[in-house]
Amino acid sequence: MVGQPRMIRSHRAIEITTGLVGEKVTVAGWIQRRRDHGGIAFLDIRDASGLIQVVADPSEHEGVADLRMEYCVSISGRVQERPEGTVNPELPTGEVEIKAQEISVLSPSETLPFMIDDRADPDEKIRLQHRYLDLRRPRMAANLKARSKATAAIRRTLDDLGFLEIETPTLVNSTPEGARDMLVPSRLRQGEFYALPQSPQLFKQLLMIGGVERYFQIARCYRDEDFRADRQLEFTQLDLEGSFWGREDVLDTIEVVLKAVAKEVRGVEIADDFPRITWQEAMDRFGTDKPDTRFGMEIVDLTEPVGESDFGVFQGAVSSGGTVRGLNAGVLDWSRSRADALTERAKELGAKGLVWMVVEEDGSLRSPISKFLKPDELDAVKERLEATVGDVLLLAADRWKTAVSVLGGLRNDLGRPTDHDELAFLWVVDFPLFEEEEDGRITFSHHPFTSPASLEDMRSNPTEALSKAYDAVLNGVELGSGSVRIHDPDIQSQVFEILGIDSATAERRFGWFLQALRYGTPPHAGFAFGIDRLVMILQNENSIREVIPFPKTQTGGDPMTGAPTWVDDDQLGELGVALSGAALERRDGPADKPSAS
RNA sequence: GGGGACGUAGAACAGUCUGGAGUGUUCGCUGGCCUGUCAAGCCGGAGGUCGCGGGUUCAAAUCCCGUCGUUCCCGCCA
Repeated sequence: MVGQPRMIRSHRAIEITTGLVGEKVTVAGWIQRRRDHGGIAFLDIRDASGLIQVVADPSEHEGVADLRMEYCVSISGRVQERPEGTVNPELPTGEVEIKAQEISVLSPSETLPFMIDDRADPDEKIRLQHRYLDLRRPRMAANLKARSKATAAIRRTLDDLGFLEIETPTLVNSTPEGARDMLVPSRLRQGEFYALPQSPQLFKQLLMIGGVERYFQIARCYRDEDFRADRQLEFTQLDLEGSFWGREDVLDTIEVVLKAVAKEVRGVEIADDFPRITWQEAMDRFGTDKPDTRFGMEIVDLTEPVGESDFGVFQGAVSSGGTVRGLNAGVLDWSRSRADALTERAKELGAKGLVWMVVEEDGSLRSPISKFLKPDELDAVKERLEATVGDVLLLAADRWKTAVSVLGGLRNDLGRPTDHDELAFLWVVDFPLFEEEEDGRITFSHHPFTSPASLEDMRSNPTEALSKAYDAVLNGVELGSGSVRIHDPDIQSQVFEILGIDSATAERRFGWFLQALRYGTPPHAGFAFGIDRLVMILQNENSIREVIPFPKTQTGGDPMTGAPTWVDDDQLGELGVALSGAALERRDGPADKPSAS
């Protein structure tokens, strides 16, 4: 009872059990339901622990008829067993009830905008406008609890392993690469800006140089990019780094952490090591670097059987260095409109078109391009895709990366389970070190502090070189990534150079960091994964907004507080900042419109 | 930056395609009845700027244009 205000509450709802029969207790919470039968009334009282039924005699408690849903109340009474035949097996406290003696309304409630109930499915904007009520719903209460359990498990596990939890700054330097930074203008140094961190990357490396050896942080990170169901402006990562570490040390540690979280939140023991797949294999088989391995429908190389067929598109793709890939989509309800829709989707994913084939009853392949293929070519397609009657086969011919990623996208659309009952963890390893943009520019594929797998490869053939980066994937969602870092300032400089950052620029932007690397930097490696995404999947949700207590909408707004808002010109003046152009027009309306007089 | 979907009572929807009186369903709200319910039940009642603006039409929730909002996706997301 320590810390409990006894006048208001002696027990939590879940604690009212048969052992307390005959005793006087006081519970407090919200009225979930009132069932008033005239001569007898029932109140379901909900607190954070659960529900307990209260029985009241309206003749003894005049106010009972006035009690409404979600009134916050405190009720004293004697615990009694429920009469025979009225036990509610659905309820943990279903064998008992409280016979009300005193009922006090701590705080009444207006009529609710929506029911506090998982059966109700109000529009998300309404939920966010009254998020405090939304959080009372069992689903959201469970999600908050799961998230807390997840972070508790992370802290417990890492503390046991000797990690230090260390906070790094959230007002940092802006760096132009990567995602757009969230910027914060400086008042003391007008015209200069801080950025909110996209990750604590450099600070955790500095902690390694600082001799910490094992660091972690549950860190808020910010990226000013467009929203998705699994992306918000601000999100939370487990950020972790270790000295004298290589890849295996990181993967082992992260596996231990993820298994601990899965056990804590889901109650599942994952005994096996997470499977590993190389980036190349992931792309070839699944068309993505974050494969969902809960279902098959793998992509198959058809370059050899049909690349030299009479179909010009296949020929063209192959002769210019591309490939033909296929996917057995299984039995689909096939129609012209379905074919058109899939083709549209393929185009959206970057394809120029999509070839479809349907296996007819007689085993023949019906397709707009059948006539261009020889019987043995058609047979080879059927065989390689293990096609049986009714199956729809989808073929894409293009540059390798386009072909596989188009089919990978379609594979996800067509085959992906909608729930997360199964947990398919996966390591993706051996990522390319760099990516070549369409314009030939080279950018990093992880971040510029990632160690190359081989210095010789990096120097001789940068676009083919591999890195020591790795990703953790769960059910086709990228949980996070990490790498062995560069701890040699010379190699770091070489990487900058390959990225087209000349030494003067590198010195200006990262000189302080390069300098730090020159004082006996230990080899180190680390990882970061998104806690929002992890909890989302463990809670079988399909949006991280469901596991973030106060998320923003897709346009970056908070329907409850109205954020973001305009600020006074005075405030802007202190910062040396002024609105211009479109921003002014949004605030004040069109400027050059003659006023109607 | 681009594409799709959605917006009707406090909430969730149907009605929109094929224009004809704000029509309807469930929950909530409200008045009454009711002593064992647990999504209580029964009888009655209130509640609407069909997101907003414009257009077409004798007539618009419905068709057209614009706009705002929400959402999913492409781009983007080291």
